[in-house]
Amino acid sequence: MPLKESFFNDVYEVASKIPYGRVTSYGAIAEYLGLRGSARMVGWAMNASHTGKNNVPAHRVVNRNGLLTGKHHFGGPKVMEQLLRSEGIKVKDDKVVKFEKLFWDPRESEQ
DNA sequence: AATGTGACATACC
DNA sequence: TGGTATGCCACAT
Repeated sequence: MPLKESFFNDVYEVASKIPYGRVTSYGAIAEYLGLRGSARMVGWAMNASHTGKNNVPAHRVVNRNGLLTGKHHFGGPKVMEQLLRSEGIKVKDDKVVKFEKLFWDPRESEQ
């Protein structure tokens, strides 16, 4: 049996399951992974996602307010918003429009 | 082993 | 309304 993968891997896996045109929050992923209050780990994992191989749509992950807090980490403050817009997600004032409606809970993938 | 760090969340002032 | 403080926990050094 394989060694326990870093929790980053779990984050990547969950993030990569985010459906097209949907978004989720760091806290939701953290809670899903059992980290609950420690959404920081998720954001940190995203930070590490730019290194190494991965296909993590980190732009679909925003904070609890639907705010694009990590947009600066995409190589540019406009990249994240543009990526979201290209998926049909409207972004205004650095926030995801209708965030509550577009919100995707990782648990949905298990249903 | 200990310390520092982090793209959050919540509470308080 | 926004800054400060604390909690939270895995990873890097």
